[in-house]
Amino acid sequence: MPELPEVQRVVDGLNEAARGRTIRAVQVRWPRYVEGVAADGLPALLAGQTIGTARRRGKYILLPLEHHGLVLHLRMTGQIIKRPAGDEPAHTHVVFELDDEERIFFADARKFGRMVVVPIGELDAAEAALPLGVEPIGESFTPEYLRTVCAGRARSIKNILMDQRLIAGIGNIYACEALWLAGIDPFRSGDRIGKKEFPAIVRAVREILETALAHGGASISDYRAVNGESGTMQNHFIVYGREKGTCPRCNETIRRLPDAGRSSFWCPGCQK
DNA sequence: AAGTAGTCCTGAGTGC
DNA sequence: TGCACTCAGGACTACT
Repeated sequence: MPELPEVQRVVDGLNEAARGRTIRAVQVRWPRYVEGVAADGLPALLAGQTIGTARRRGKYILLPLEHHGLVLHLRMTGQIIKRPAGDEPAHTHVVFELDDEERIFFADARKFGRMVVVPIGELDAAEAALPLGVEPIGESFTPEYLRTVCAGRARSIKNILMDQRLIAGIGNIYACEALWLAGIDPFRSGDRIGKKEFPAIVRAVREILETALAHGGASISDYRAVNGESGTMQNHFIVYGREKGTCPRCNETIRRLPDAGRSSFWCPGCQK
């Protein structure tokens, strides 16, 4: 499930593989993947357009073309892969044929992902309208900000970290890992986080995301970079997916419990 | 108004 | 081995 580091790598991969290329033809295999314009009109609409510079906002990918802009979300199992024509990934929903004889495949096994198409003049407005909070690796994500959004909230700190309207880009994996790093119990409610604990949480979130960016993201489930390579961050997880494993900090056994529908992994020994 | 349930999907996991 | 069943999970909508 791609989170901020994985989405960033897809954006970097798109810019390496597709920027400046021209879309020769478009195929739509699963029309509901496309929103904003009629899917059957997409080939005629996008053919001939040159691909601009992709950027990321939260877990969204914004891809400007000449006359239209794409707002993409990979959700859980989405992939954007560049390959030769004959090497098509499973569950491909949209194909861009490029002028270098390769293709960009937009694939998604669970069909949760979407490609929203807007006129290029509306792309910035569409981005601004995304219901997203601050970027967790940006200047705005400060201990003071986190303290403000936690104040008076009975929801768990982990749930708050994962709320895209408050902080954009953190999912289940990095919320679990960041809270382990900070030594904070993921089930503790936001309004019971002490003033001195916010800097540690903010520091941990930044550290875990920056480490993941440096490792090219984590490849679990279906995540791949645009060039098909895997990230290696999954090899550095301490708690996520490590139920019944041993905490390297205190030797307690890692546990898993659902919180608001999502599996929380944490160490009861040293996360208080 | 904040929080919960339902929805979309299908591969993977479980039980028999 | 295989079938039937359950479930995860990001973000959105519809309730309470």
